[in-house]
Amino acid sequence: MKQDLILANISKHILLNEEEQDYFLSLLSEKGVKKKDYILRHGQYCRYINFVNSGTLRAYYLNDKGKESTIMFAPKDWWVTDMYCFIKEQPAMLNIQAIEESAILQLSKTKLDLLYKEIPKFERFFRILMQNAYIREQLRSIQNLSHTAEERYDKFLHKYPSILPHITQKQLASYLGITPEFLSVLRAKKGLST
Amino acid sequence: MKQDLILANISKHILLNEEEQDYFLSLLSEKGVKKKDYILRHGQYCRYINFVNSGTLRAYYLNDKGKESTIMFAPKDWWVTDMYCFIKEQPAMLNIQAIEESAILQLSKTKLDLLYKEIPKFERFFRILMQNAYIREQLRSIQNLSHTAEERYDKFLHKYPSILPHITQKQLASYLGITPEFLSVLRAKKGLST
DNA sequence: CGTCTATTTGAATGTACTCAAAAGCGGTGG
DNA sequence: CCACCGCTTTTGAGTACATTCAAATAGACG
Repeated sequence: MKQDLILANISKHILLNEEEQDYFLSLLSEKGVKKKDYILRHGQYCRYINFVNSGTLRAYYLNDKGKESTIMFAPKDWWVTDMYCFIKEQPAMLNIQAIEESAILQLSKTKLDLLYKEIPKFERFFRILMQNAYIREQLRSIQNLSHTAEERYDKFLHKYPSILPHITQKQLASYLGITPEFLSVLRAKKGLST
Repeated sequence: MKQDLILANISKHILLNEEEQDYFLSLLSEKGVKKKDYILRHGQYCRYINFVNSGTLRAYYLNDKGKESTIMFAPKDWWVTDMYCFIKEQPAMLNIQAIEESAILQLSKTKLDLLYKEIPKFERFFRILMQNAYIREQLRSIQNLSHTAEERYDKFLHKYPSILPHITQKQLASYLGITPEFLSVLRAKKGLST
């Protein structure tokens, strides 16, 4: 079933009876996204938090000089949104784009607020989700502050091997905070030593 | 009263009746921390989440080469812990040190779990806390990835002016991810142009 | 007052960037 | 099915931003 993945995702942290499951599912809307299509663009209002049912998306920031910085890759079974703008109901900072043919389940802010009210257990679920997201980002800050580009590259390969086949080197470089040219040099260096 | 600050902090997001307030307060333990004392050291178990009642603390990571990276400054009215290790019940990655005479209120993991059970509204409170922490860290990642040291310095001055009087330049440099020597150069440069 | 640490300054160095050009690769249309 | 186009990746030369190391000065604290 199309909703199996998201129900399994939720059941990692809270238990829902059948009625609660049905109610939750009734709040979601399904959306297919073609490769290169955007589900959010800088400046738009960010109305949804998105669960990735299949495919992979990428969230990135574009600074005033036109430089892209990848904030996160969102493969199958991940949640993705521009959290700041979703919560504060501000125009989006980020762009979120499918980097492969994908399918997502969308939950609007309005319906999420309703969900919190009707099934308070979801406060717990999203508390844990936010907590994990916070921890991830903090670990990333530590990486960025205390390691060189080469070390960050090595750690990425080790930590997220399954994402590699889905992304280009340019995208990876923008996640690591280096230029594609320099990533290419790093890769060449690795190749020689093995 | 000593608990006014934390109750006000909580009431920003959830409402508690008097009984709930008392129960919550009964779970906390108070602790005075002298300047330079640690409330957590790398490798110890991190049993508490800490609310800063007065003073300022600093959480930092020490890498294998002995380089310090400041993860966060925690002034009055902030919450601070090594979230990863607190949640996963692992030895701590971070060191947390008072950079001035401080006082904190500590809530242990065990008692927090009890609190969630007894007053589920706290799931909401910590959901919002985690959400804000996540957003802050994500904004920081964006800063680090897409701006130069000089720009990061400027933004810090603008965003956290009230913390400046409490910290040394060495500590600020380690937050920005640059050496103290280079921060000194940046400051000299600013001084000339104004 | 003396000691210890923080900050400043400068020279030499290194890491990563910019710009440019060539090579590789993937998708699309004829 | 192949040829072409556009984008990604590689390579290299020159450059810029930030570091390391060292030494002098300034500040904080007992």
